[in-house]
Amino acid sequence: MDDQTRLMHSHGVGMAGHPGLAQHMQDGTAGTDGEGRKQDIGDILQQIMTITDQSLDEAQARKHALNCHRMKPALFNVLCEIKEKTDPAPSATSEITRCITSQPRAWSRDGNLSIPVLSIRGGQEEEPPDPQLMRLDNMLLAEGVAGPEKGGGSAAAAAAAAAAGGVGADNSTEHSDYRAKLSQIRQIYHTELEKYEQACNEFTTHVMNLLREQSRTRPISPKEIERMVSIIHRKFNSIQMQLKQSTCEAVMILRSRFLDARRKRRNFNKQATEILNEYFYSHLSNPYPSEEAKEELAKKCSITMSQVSNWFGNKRIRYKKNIGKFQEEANMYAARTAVSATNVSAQGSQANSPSTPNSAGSAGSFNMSNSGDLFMSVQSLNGDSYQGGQVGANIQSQVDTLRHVISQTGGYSDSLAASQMYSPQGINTNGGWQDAPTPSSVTSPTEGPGSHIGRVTVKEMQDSLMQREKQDCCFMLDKENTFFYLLEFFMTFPIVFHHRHYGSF
DNA sequence: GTGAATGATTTCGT
DNA sequence: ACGAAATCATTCAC
Repeated sequence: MDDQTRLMHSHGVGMAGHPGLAQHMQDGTAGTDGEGRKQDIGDILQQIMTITDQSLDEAQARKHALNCHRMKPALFNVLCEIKEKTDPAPSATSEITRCITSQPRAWSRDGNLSIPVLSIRGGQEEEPPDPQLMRLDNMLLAEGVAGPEKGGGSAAAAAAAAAAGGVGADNSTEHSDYRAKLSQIRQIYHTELEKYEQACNEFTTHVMNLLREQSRTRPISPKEIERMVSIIHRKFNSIQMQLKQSTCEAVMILRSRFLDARRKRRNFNKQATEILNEYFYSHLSNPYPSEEAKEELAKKCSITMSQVSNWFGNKRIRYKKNIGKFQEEANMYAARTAVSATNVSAQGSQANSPSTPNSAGSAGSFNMSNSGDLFMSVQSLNGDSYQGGQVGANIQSQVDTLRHVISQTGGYSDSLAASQMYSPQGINTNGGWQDAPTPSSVTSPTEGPGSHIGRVTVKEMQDSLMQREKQDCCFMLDKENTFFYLLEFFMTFPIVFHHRHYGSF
């Protein structure tokens, strides 16, 4: 027997006619005048109908009067009976019904209902999972807004930052900013969520109280209460959904602002650019750093390997597109490389020790395997035991560098030959870089007679350099140094190198 | 405010 | 997967 049935029976509903009213009539509490009783009921109904037109105090007083009215139980029974006929017994399967029926209360004699405070969660558990809500929840969880606070936001920020590819030290401050903002969002989200839940609870309680109050004058079934509560929950859920939606949007905006690599693009620092340029121009014939070289460059420049790859990708294409624009830069780095290489030479010849190859490198020089390889190349060359490979590639780079400088100084009498060699430097007719030439290819018989390296005299070089410097060339070094370094370098390495093949200088 | 420079991304080919 | 080319989006110098 459900509540309503119990309710009805407790009031004697179910008897023929209007038993409740009849009972009152029989026990003498309803008076003896039939017309008078009808008038009483009519009065009560009229008062109920007009109660909303009255002021609050007046209505309260009127309600109290009605509740105490001698005919009120009879009227209530009539209403119960009518309700039973119009409203079928509610299902007892829902959470709320179970909640109500499990409580030790029933309709009291005077029609008062003891209504429990329904939990919001209880109501929500019955809701089918909304895919959109689940998506929002998952996202908030993933972004560290929802879920456990500790580590959530920072972990998400770190993961997002890692995905975006960081830029060393700058990232830490940006990430802390990101975390701070995310934390703010999280705080706002939780505050609002709490507010909504509290408001929902309060409103549900309020409605319950209203229903309870109303239940004194009219029968209210658990189904009605359930419906009312579910309406409230639906409304608050939609508000909660909006909150989650806006929170997700805020996180997305924050994320794009802080973690979108394009948005937060920062120029590399000068030192990093110089290191990359030095490598590029010293490997102009094959500006494709190996994985190891990329790794080392990345380390030296405090950037990621991807950034190194990006930089070389950009550099290659931009260099190729407009070689003229990069000539001065190429000259500068070529000169630098030449200088550092000369230092290697000087130190190497002073020490005369092949076991100390990598002691070279003036300030700002690229201090990777380059100089060492170069030194070793010389040793090999001097020993007539050159074996190509990496060593060859590196000395080729130095040769390329020097050639480039010389070509810019106008040191070649044959402009065609010069252009073949350096304009564009290392770029084949297909517009791509030729494969890294081995030393033998540089000095191969096919190139041999056309190569003017062997025919450039010291005098010509001197004249060219002087002339070039008079034209305010871009060499960073002073005249004497530039000249003598280049001269020494040229005489020490390439001449030996070429002498081996051509036999004369 | 504007244009060049530049780092990152996307698209496409190999 | 890597690189070329095009493009985007930002920074920087003027």
